[in-house]
Amino acid sequence: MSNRLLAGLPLDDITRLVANIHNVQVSVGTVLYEPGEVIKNIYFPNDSLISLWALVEERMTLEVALVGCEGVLGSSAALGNNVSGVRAIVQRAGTVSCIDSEHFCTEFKKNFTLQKIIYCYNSNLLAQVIQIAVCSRFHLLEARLARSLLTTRDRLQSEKFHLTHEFLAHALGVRRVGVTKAASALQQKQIITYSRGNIEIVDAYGLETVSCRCYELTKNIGGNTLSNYFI
Amino acid sequence: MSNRLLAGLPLDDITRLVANIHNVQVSVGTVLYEPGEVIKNIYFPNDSLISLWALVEERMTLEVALVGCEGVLGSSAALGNNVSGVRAIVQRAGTVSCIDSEHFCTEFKKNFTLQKIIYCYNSNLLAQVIQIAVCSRFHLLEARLARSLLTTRDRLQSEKFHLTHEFLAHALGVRRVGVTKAASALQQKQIITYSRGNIEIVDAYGLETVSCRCYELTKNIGGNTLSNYFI
DNA sequence: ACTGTTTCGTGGGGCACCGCACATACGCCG
DNA sequence: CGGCGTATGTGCGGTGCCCCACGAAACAGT
Repeated sequence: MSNRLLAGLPLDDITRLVANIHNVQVSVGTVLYEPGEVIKNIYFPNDSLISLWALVEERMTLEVALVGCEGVLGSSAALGNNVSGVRAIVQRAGTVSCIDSEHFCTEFKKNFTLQKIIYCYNSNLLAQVIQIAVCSRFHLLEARLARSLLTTRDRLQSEKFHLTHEFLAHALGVRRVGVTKAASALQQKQIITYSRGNIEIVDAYGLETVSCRCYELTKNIGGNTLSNYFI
Repeated sequence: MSNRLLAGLPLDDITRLVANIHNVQVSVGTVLYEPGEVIKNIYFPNDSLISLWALVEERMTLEVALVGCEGVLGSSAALGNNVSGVRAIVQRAGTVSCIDSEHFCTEFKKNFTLQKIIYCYNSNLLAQVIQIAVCSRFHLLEARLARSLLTTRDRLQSEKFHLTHEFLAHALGVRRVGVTKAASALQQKQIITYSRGNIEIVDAYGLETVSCRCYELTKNIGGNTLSNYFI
């Protein structure tokens, strides 16, 4: 169990929680929540990566946040609302620590540290969504793609990962051909290489250059420091 | 004092808070927070309306949320982060109930009801931002303008209000001429009339028709029910 | 080896919005 | 009443992404 939110709890809290937590293996494309669905389980990603997609007109999608070991899914169930508003889909296979919402709520109500951690993360999440909102509104696809790849790299701590153009298109809210075009341009510039979903970042510095500033502004979200996007 | 979050508190909490609250008159265009600025005061809008703008590349702006009597500004100061990430600018003149952040934090730490209320509202806020993110990404300007006008109407409970094309352009993240064109189209269809910033909604039903579905999905945010956009 | 599936590439036409520049209209105030 | 500032309208070329459609290439299973 390597989720950092859980790791931030005092030892006796963890041991009490662990009794109700079980690790689950999830694979790419697995859907953990669907919009409108009742949240039965709370998930703390470990080495996996979960993408949150807002769905529009049953056709278009847009990634509004990316949740890794720094975060949690479904915590709002403890705040009184237990219906998801987004699709939570696995971007990177791995394990998630899973606890059913009732046990989580019980613990949440009496555990001040847990509350604090969850609320801090929610502020973090808000920052992510705001940045993605402006990014998808103003920035060009190539820059946004670069940003997306850099973010994924940071979360996974690896220059190589699996992501198809199709998946990226859904995350970025564009057509698949758009991603192909942008990715092709990046490959031309010898910044990345890819083949059948296997992406490798060759020139990370070059990627930062073509990326929009949104990357810099949010790159600490996956890290230990919190963002400065609070309201 | 007609802020609904404050009104939701038990009477003795209110009386204790009121000692440190003072009402402030704010006028259109007044900036309450600027990005990067330390939050010294927490604001509870009464009859005023505050627009939150994300700023991009010191040139472009996008409204990420609209806060009225159902909400609060600066509550994250109580969560450990006291730096604003957005510009909070007055869209509709009126009064805000203002409390300095230290007093607010002190009360917040020991007041469970207040915590609950604030956290619920923050989830609400997240829902707003997500909806605005997808809306500004996918929907046409005319539909987004219609949505914006409807939202403003709902918050103000009035078919007439003051909003210049320039202000709307900043909120919608487009050029002023774009707003002029879209507004002109709506006027042509006899849905609205406007002159020098004085907008009147003539045909509310028609406005809903040309608006995107985002309006329906979030119209309850300003009302008493909470949105279903929770994560 | 054949076939189906997944993944990636290319081309043509269209349009919403962009940036820039300038023109018009209304209302306040001296 | 005339000047001036704010608010609104118009025109033009550019472009990033749209939709639609088809082609190519790599891999998996029988």
